[in-house]
This record gives sequence, structure tokens and C-alpha cells, in this order.
Amino acid sequence: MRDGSKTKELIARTALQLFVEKGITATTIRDIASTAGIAEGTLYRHFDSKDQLAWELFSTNYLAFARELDRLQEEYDTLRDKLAAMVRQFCAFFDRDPVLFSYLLLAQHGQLKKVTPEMETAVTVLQKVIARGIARGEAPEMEVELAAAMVLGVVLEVAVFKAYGRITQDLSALRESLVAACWRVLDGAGAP
Amino acid sequence: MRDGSKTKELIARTALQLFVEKGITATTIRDIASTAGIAEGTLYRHFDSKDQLAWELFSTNYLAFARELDRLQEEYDTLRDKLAAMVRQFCAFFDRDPVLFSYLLLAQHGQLKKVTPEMETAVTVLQKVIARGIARGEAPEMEVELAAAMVLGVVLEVAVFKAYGRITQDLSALRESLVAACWRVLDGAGAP
DNA sequence: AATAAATGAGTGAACGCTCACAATTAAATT
DNA sequence: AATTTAATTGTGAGCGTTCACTCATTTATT
Repeated sequence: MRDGSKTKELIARTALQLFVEKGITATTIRDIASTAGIAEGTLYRHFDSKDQLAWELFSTNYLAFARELDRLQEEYDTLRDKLAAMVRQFCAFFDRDPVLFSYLLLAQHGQLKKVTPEMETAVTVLQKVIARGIARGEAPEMEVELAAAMVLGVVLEVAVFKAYGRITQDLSALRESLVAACWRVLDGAGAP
Repeated sequence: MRDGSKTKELIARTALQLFVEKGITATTIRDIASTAGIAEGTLYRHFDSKDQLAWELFSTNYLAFARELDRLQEEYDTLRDKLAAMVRQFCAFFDRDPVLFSYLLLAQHGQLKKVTPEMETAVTVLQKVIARGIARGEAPEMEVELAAAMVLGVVLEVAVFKAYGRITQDLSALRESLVAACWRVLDGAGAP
């Protein structure tokens, strides 16, 4: 028997890149097949449909990243350290695999609607960490959702600028600036 | 002669809503026509093609918003006041027309690639204001692109949270928190 | 020889867009 | 004031194309 796992991986990477470049709907099966150098029928040996391919690509990695983040924050004690570690993780993730990062966290496609509320995501982990930090008095009283949005925004928009070439450095080179900015956002909040 | 301007406006609003909801590619001419309650052919009386419709919707409003922002910042003297006014403008814009705001600033479609570098956009205005503020010593030395990205991120990600229902208040109700957070991002930056 | 992987022409459905025609209305003519 | 004209808007069946997906067949590996 033959081993098709290499082919599956090739299809997955090719699809990921095209999904990010052109969007899922605008990417055709023929696009993926011809770019990957395989026949259309081959794709269906490994994935049920285009939608299923897009969802598998999303859900697997989206949840894995959330788990990674959660495991990471547990290694630290204070809100400040947890936050710093998480921000650094975002930077490292972007630099290691910008295409996957964009697919999961920057592209605005319909996959998020399929995420049920009980799933742990990067957002829920961030909110949890911030909520506990506030409860322990490590940051001023404030709305957790607002705080999470602002912190996430600092990191993600810088990633967007990087993806568009408006910033040329690696995110990791900017990580301490990002960590400091995120902390400033949290630390000064709450006071009127 | 008849007046088709009402119909054109109806088509534009309907298309805008569907583009934001499902994405441009996934929105079909039949979708737009049936939702607006007009015939497919009517759409082509007012717009050359789907692409042209999407671009007209984008470019007109995108540039208008940038001009509005620029006019607004000119009314203030300090970086802090200019920034505050701009952030408040983002909030007011989102609350007044969340669908248009999402189309212009949150949705990740290909329209941005058609924006030439010499066009003045919300991003370039923000960068200009920050650059001048730093030059006048109103904020510490720092990379303008990074600063703009972080400030923009604070505002846009909160808008994303609002659009997804994770935040329920109007953005205008949060605007002073956003103004303060953006200022903290800028004011503390630069120092190692 | 047996089994699974890879192929690509073929399928019906859906796409963007066209065009001959119908409906509407302001202006021109009675 | 009533009627005709002319120009523009609105219509929807139909066009060629492309889409996601299938399946009988071939190719490769054990």
C-alpha cells in the first residue's frame, strides 16, 4: 500500500496559503490542485469537501494554539508574567508561521461562527487570565472583555501591519515593546 | 425620465450588508437582487459589475472617512487632543453605521490591495499625527508605524468584539476608556 | 497479486452578466 | 387639460463559463 500522508500535508499547506491569499470562497479546488501539483480527485481522497478542509485547518490549529497558550500561562504566577509570556508566544507564532497565524487570527472568514462558546480559544484564555489578575488585585477593576480586546488589538494589529509590509521587523524583535504596551493598557485602566 | 437614484442607494446598502455578512465572493448577484427586491438586470443599470460595486462602496467611503479624520485633527493643537478626537470619531462612526465600519475597517477583503500608496487613508492620517507629535516632543521617540498599529489595534479590536457581541455597550460609551488606553500606549513607549 | 493512492474527463448546479422587451414618467405637443 | 412622445429605469429568461464534486480507470507500493 502507498503512503498518502505526505500528499495530505501538501494539500493542507497549499490550501492554507491560498485561503489566506485570496480567501476561502475565492480559492477553487482547481487552484489548490494545480498549485500543489496534484489532481482534483486526489484532494477528495484526503478531505470530504472544501468546507471540511477549511474547517479542519482552522479548528485543529485554533484549539491547539489556545491549549498552548493556556499551558504557558500556568507556568507563571503573576498577571504581568502571564501576559508577557502570552504576548511573546503570539510573536513567536507569527514569526514561525505567518500564514497559519493570519488564517487563524487575522483573516475574517466564517469559521469563527462554527466555534461553540464552550470551546477554549485564545480569547477565552486571555480573558480568564485577566479576570484572575484583577480578582487578585494585580490590575485595577475593569471590564474583562474590554481589557482583553484592547490587549489583543495591540498585538494583532501590529501583526496586520507586519503582514501588509508596513512594519518590516520580525514581531519577536518588537515583543518587549508589545509586552510593555499591553501592560500599560491594563495597568492604567479602571481609573477615571 | 425616471429617477433611479433611490434604487441605486437600495442596491448599495443591500450589497454592503451582504458583503459584510458573507464576504464579497460568497455574495451573489442573485443574493443582492432578491434581498433588495429588484431584478438582476437592474443592478447592472447602476453598477458595471460586482467588482466595481464592491470597489465603489469601499473607495468612496474609505477616502471620505480619511478626509473627515484629517479635517478633525486639524482642529486641535496637541497630539493628545488630536488623538482623542480621532478615537472618538472612530467610536461615533462605528455606532452610527457598524456595517459600513466593518466593511471599511474590519473585513479582510482584497480592496486594500487596490489602494495606492499616495491615497490618504485613516492609517496614514494617524501616522502623520503621531509623527508630528513625536517631532514636537509630545510623545517619546518611537517607531511611528508601530505606534500607529498599536493605537489602531486598541480601537479596532474593541470594535471587533462589539461586532461579535462580546461587548454589548456602544463604543461611544467606552470612548474615554479607549482614549485613555491609546494615550497610555503612546505616552509610555520608547523608554526601555 | 493485492491494496490503497492518484488521476482527469465528466456532471449538474450555480455563477456573472446580457439583452430584447415592458413599465414608468417628465417634457413636448395638441 | 388632455394626449403623445421620448428617454430612462426595471425585468427575467437565457448565455457561456466555472464551480464543487464523482467515479471508472490507471499507477505505485508492499
